[in-house]
Amino acid sequence: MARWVLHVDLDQFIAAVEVLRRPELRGRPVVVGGDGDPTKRGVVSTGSYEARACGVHSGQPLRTAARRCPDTVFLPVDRDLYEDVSAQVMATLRGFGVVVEVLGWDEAFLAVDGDPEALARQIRDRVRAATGLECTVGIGENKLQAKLATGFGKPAGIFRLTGETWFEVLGDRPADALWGVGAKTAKRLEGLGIGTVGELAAADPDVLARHFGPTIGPWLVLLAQGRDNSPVSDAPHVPRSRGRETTYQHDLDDWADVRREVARLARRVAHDAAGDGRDVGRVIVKVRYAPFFTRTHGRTLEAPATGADRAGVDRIGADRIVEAALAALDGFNERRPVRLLGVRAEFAR
DNA sequence: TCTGGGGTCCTAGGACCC
DNA sequence: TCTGGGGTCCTAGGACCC
Repeated sequence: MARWVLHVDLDQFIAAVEVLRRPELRGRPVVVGGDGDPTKRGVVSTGSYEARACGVHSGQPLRTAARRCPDTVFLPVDRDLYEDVSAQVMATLRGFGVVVEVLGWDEAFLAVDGDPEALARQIRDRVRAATGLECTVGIGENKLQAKLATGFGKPAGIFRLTGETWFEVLGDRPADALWGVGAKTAKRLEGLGIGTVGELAAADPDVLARHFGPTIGPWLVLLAQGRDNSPVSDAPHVPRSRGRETTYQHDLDDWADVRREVARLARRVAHDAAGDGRDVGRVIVKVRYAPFFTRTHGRTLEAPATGADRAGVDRIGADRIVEAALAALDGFNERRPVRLLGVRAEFAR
């Protein structure tokens, strides 16, 4: 077992990649999100630090960002480009000959020995040399500590957080500073008189189990204590599901349109699943109605289907996936305007 | 702040079986 | 007959993360 975990996190990754190919944007507020049109429905994927300085943040509606920061350059999301650059970054990290666990486009854990600060500096240098991008490195005795350390090192820094310094750094912070505690859980904890990381660390696991369930309750306490024994793993990620969803610029009022769109999404999902070489066991349809509440209904296939349009004695797999999606759609009774439709395929086995 | 799109994991409740 | 308790599976929803 390696002594240290490093968490490498690219700084403003998506915005930085866009600035790399348009150097004239350096130093300007840049927001990447949706199709790049801030008058449409969509949210900020990433804003440059200049955009953040005027109150723009990830997840914010593009409209709001445009209002907050009128001279912002808005750009559409270009997933293929980010995937390519991400692959370069991860290859650079693997070049250190250590176990690398990828955590999305712009983050990875590394299990390392030796002088972690020295290694962190080398990582920053090599990532910069290979890609022109800046990153921050968090150092910890486990993944949780390393992940939280990164937040204190941003931008382009290095920060070490250990069991020894954990409470000094985090004890008085709100519980949602933890990785895995969001606004909802923080609010519920507040109701139990638990506001800070320190208070959560001192809480009774049995009491939390009663409120949050037998797994999450006790886990929350360990989280607040900075304890985590999950290994850094480079085992290839095996996807559990594959989905497609769309928010419509104008709500769909006509259920015939809804059916047609669900069939279209299901066909895309079937195609994606076939591309992954996976069999589909269950299909789930998601409907978000205009007042922004979401419902899901699913259908389990009688036998797993491939999404491939291959001829056979049986019906073609893609048709069965589409049919399952339409059957799941029949589970929705409310016929009010629809804002978003999604179809997700869960893989068999 | 009129709130994307891609995922993962956990929980609660009902069905069903012995 | 008017009614237990436990285990397991399935489904919908919730919460979180990038």
